[in-house]
Amino acid sequence: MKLEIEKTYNPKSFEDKWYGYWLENNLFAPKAGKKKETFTMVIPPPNVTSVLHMGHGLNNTIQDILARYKRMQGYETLWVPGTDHAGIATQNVVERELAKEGKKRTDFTREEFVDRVWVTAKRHQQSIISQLRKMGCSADWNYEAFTFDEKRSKAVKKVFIELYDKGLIYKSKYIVNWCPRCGTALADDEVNHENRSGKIWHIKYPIKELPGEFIVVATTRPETLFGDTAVAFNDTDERFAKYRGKHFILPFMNREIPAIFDSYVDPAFGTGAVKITPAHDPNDFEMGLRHNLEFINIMNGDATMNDLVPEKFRGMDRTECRKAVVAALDEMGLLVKIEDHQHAVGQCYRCNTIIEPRYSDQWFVKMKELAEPALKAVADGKIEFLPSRWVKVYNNWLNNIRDWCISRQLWWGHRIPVYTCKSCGKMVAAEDTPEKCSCGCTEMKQEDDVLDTWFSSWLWPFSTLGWPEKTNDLAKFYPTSTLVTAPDIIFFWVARMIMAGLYFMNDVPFSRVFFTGMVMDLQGRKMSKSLGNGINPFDVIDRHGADALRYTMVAIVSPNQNLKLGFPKEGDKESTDSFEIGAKFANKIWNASRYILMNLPENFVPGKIETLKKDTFDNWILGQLNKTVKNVIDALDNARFNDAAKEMQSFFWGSFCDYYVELSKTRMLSTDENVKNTVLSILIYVLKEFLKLLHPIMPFITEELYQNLPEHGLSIMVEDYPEYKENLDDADALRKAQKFFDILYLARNIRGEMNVPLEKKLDILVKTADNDVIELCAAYEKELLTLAKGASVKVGADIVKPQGAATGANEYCEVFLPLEGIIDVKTELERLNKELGKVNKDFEKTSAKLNNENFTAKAPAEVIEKEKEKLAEFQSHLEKLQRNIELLKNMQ
RNA sequence: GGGCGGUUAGCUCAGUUGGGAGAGCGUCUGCCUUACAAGCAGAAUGUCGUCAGUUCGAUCCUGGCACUGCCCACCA
Repeated sequence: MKLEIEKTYNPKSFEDKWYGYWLENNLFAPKAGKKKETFTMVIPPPNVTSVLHMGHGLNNTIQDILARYKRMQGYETLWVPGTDHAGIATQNVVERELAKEGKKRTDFTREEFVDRVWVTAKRHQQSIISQLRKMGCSADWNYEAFTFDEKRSKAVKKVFIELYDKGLIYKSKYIVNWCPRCGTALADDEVNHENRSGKIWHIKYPIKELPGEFIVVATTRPETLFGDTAVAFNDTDERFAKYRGKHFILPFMNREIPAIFDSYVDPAFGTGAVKITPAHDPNDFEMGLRHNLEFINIMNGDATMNDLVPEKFRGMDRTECRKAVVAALDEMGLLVKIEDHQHAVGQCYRCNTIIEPRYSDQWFVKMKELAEPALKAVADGKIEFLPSRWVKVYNNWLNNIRDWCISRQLWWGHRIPVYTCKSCGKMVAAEDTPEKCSCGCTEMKQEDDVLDTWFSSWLWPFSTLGWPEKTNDLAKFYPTSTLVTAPDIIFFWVARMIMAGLYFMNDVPFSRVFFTGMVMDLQGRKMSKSLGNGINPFDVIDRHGADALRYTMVAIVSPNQNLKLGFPKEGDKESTDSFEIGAKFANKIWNASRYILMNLPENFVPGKIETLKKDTFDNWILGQLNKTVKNVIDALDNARFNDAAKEMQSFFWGSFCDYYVELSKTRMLSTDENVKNTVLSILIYVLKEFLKLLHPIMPFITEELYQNLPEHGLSIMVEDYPEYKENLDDADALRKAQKFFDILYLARNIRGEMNVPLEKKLDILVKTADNDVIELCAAYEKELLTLAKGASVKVGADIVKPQGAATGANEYCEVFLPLEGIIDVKTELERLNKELGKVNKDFEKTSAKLNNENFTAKAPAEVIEKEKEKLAEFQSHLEKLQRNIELLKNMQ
């Protein structure tokens, strides 16, 4: 055969080529296969805020592995790709871009700004898509979707209108998490709480009814006092009972505010007296509702002080104002003391700005009704979580669910489809602007706010398949099969998709969720821009290829563990390159394949495996391959990707290359054409089966090599995935091959430990009564000589150890290598004694166990039997070592 | 404050019905044995966090403790 493959593994020379080939042949499109079932996944749509990071690398690799695996197994497979418009995040990116040009959002009209965001979004969308392709993702691009494209917008409107009309969406004044930098409300779970050290200020408020007396309140936020409308005490706190019905004079404002009594107040905390600011604190808000207090908003949207505060504080930022208020209080003699204090501060998950609770008009979805079926679906096993421990997290959230704030004061996103009549104020939800209101008025104004980005993502599993149209795709591919995602969006996305699926489709959106670990740096820190510890997957592809990237991540990943990765920056030679694992494996596969292809005669036609006259090693390698197939399938079916990767590597490298290929070198020199033909046929067969097995993990190199094999088809992608066949297991061959490798090991061990140079060929004497060994040494003399660098082989029960020979022994044989002149009796004795010590330890442990009456009386018979066998093996091994030690001692 | 993980070789981690401690990387020794030096052969290395319990027997099961990471949570 003409050798078409390059001498060195160079992924750049073929990866893009094969991706193009797959596209040209439309191999990613769903096709009916032999299984008659579908396998569907929807991609967790990456945000169009930037390029992909390592987390996407992992997540999409796993999805692609599943897609390719299921496709080869004959499932009609669809993987839907797409991207997310990511409301706040994308708007922020564009605002930062504008800031560099010295501009801000409000310099533009809403339409102009949105157009500008579209440009950025498209640009990122394009690069995300090309990156997914670079990684080898076999998603069907005909299905590509965007959470803000026309079809998805239609779905969003339809869902909003339905929920609105059923009363599940409502508008209300509420205290929400407000990001002053982004200028919008956030949902509860978009706020990160972080412990910070702060202060508690103790402040005196004069008591109106008791001139000259004060109440001391403790607060972490003195700047909010302008909005205070009460001072609260615990209703059982006798210290303050005397203030019932009394009033306090709010400093600066000279406003009279009442004393209220509420069980919420902890008498042991602070001074036991709490200033209540219902418009600037969620707890105070609740108390405000309970006690009918006034809600006074003292800040603007950007957290500067508004006109409701005294003039000297107006326009100040809240932190600046805090200092000014404290200083003024101090001057007025109202500041009692300042204490240090640790407390959790809410921050915007997008820009880390400290959240300002804000009393405002917002839209909400009632969640209780949606949550119950979602809890049930998981409890009933209609959806399986892997690892299952995430079920608890999911349940806990749904059991304590609060209404979902879905309005955002942004420009980029789905605008809320609610229209208000200018004359009668009636509101309607509609797909398009209604021509006129029921009152006859023709002026209808749409809401300014847009929807939370997750309000479009939660529909993803069915909106991508064409809903609300009744499409064939929907009928065929919904519900989808597996969702692969990171656990940090279990609430944002996973739980909500389950709720939406059950509500709008009457069925779960997927039957299995696989939660991957998070990608960390080698020190176990999250990869982040600010730490600069991120790894760009495309730098890895550039250096090692996509296959190496994919293999490495999968080999390292573990269902219960985050994965730690390191990759040196340009010019850095010290740091660990985790991806060498994959690069080395790819290189090994490349070279082994090259060796096999190099040895193929022109137009070689491999014989059929079933009809070949196979020897022990042929049957052994076929058995090992078969076992590997079984284990890999089992691992992939249970999302144990690391096991699958390791299984394949240990087979290919440890069994196939280290033994079968090495043995083949001798056998291929055989003068018997049948032997040579058989070896080549089996090499080709095993390689091809292995490439198919590996293809889901390393799609490019497997295709490249496959295309160079004799009798290859259109693509390895459309080959059948290997299947386990019980009749290929061959216990006899396994036992014999293992014995041959044992002898080989004993001989190599001596040479290695004695540092015998390669060119020095030694006689190999094998003393044994074992028939397998005797037979093997005769049949594979040449192989043994080649692999153990021997000059001759003698085998039998009556072999006598020559003077000055080194010894190796196991439970059924002794190997002697004559090393006259090289061997030193003392070192040889030390070596054997060390070995003896090890075996003796095992022997004594086992023997003690068998001498323990409790053990023999209570342990199962088969365990006792196994221990007895072990004991016999140890004993036999021991005796051989002892005998040889005696012989050596006599020489001294 | 609640919940969930982790603790095994220098490093990163496997170890699923409790019965002779593993891999990869790194280290040491010897080899450019013509597929592969991104390689080959050989070697060294572990009170399996700690204390107790269950058991004939615990890295594995139960409980306590220590350290560590993450998630949730309105204590001013």
